[in-house]
Amino acid sequence: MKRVTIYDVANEAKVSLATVSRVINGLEIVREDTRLRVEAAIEKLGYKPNAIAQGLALQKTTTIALVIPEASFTYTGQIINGLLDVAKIYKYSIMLHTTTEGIVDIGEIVETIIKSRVDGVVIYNDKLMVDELASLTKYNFPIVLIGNKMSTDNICSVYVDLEKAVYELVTQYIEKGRKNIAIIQDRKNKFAVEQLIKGAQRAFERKGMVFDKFIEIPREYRSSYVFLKDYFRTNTHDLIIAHRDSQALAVANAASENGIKVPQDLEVVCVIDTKYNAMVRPQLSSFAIPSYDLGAVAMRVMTKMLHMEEIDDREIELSYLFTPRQSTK
Amino acid sequence: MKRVTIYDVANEAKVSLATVSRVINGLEIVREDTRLRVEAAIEKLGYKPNAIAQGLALQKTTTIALVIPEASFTYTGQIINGLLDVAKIYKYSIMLHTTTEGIVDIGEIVETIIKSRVDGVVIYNDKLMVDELASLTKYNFPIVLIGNKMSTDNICSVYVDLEKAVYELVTQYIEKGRKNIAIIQDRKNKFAVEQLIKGAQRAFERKGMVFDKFIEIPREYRSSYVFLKDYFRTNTHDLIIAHRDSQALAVANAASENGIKVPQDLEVVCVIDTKYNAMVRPQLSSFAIPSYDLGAVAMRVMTKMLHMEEIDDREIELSYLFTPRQSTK
DNA sequence: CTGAAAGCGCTAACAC
DNA sequence: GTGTTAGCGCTTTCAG
Repeated sequence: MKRVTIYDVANEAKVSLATVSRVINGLEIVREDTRLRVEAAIEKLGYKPNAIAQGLALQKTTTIALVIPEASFTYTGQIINGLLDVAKIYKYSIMLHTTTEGIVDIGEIVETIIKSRVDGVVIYNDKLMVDELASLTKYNFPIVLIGNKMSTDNICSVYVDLEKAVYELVTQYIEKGRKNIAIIQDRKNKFAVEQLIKGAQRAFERKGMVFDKFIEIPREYRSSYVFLKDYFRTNTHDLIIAHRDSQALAVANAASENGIKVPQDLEVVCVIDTKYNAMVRPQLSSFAIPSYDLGAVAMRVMTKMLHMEEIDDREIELSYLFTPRQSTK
Repeated sequence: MKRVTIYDVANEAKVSLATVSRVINGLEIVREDTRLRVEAAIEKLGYKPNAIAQGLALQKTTTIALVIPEASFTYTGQIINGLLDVAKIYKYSIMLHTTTEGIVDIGEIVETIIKSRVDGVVIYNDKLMVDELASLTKYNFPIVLIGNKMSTDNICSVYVDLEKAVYELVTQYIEKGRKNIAIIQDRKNKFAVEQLIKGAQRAFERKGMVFDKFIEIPREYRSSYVFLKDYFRTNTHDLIIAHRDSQALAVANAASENGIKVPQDLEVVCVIDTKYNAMVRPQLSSFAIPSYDLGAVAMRVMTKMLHMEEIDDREIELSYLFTPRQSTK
């Protein structure tokens, strides 16, 4: 099919292109019969407004960029779903960018985003990308951060206070006398795990103790599970906290294969869980982070920034709900 | 920061905008010293070419649309990763669209895609969207289909022959005398499951039998697991084939909680598996569909269509590798 | 209520 | 080599 432009429609309907523009934008100042004529022409020619040209003329693209770590979509998936659902409501399109481990190319992503002239960018990334944020800010992009708490003139954020979550949990366990608590390090979510650790440290400190049990999976192990199976031959704990359900599961599996009973001897808790948690044995107790809502709220805030609506809270905290399952007593 | 255009750069560098255009596009016909001057100006002003304007002028966006079912990203995730990795190599950006259950809005997605003037569209959807494909074709979009086998002038596809996979598996089991075989229906992947069924039917037919064991999870059950737990009180099979690992897992869990031992009494196989399969007990035997490759190859084919390269195979079959694990003998 | 014309930022002939 | 100019398809004053 030949490209059909607003001119063709104007010709067909015997009006000027200005009028066509008016009807496709639903401006009320068009007489009924000419509107009908234009609509007929549009229909007949199969005309679809060129969003690129509109973008140029209007200086906006009704598109936002979403940046996420490539890794596993298992837990970013819900975030994306939430974001897309809200984006759909407000008619925004999404350009998807993923950051790879090799930190090098993140500059390229920012470059691409700037050139693409999207209306805003939503970033869900473990570490705060300070330099990149600065670039984006320099070019006036409204930004919404997921998972990191911070805000400026054109940056808002949506997050869950993981530190508090762990603080409360650990405090409980300490008070029950179950003080042998460890946290699994996660190279892929360094920042998030740091928050977990801070929470634990604060809880221990308040009781006049020091928290220092980090289980780090050495790089040379091809999976946490393999390492942990060794680990539990000579170690055990009262409680282990992991970031992702997959890691917590590796803990539970490795422990029980070493005769350590979960949850009797060892309790396990994770922060983020996926639908697999429902099918897995033992089902893992978790904080049930509201991933979908993180995405949905982030996009909602973005639309507010874009439409210059009043934003009363630029740092939105979403709450978790500790959900005990089979991996805790 | 004020918007800086190619004019500003031209001014700053004391050249015409044509020259600036030449240097940002790396055309060799620019003298060294003027190129340097232009580059300095670009650097000084922080100029970034406006991709929208380029898109208008060049009639191409270096962007492709990706359509996937919203559902769980657990298994589409790998496809996306594969696609993005290749897209990155060829400098294409991705606009992400998800189809929701409510079939109504898929027309809207197509509409949006047409307006967005992307260079091509990759579709991974269970059912073949015939009408939508027709629309897209009418507007001359090159299309690559993932999971569905078909091709036309501007449609290519990348898929795995699930029917053959099941045919071969079922044939083996029949020959071992284990003929009580069932397939789990999956409302979310109707088309894929249809192929599985066809494979089983063909296998049974060849042996002069009829395949007719479909386990359908009634809509009123909130999860397969809940239904299956009932189901296995009064039923059992030699082999059950499920599409996703999550369903296969529900089968294994429900069965063993009814005293049916997996794999001794009941064997379970799934088609698609995710990383969770490595952590789950029993680990599920599967066909190990190469999801990442499906995405990567799809995008590669797309670039070929876009660059008018010769395409020797417009329907690319990727192979699976049956991988026995703990859920089969 | 409708049309004419300028402009959004860039590319690509075509001159010089 | 480099500049001039005419689009790419649409929106938006400003006249009429």
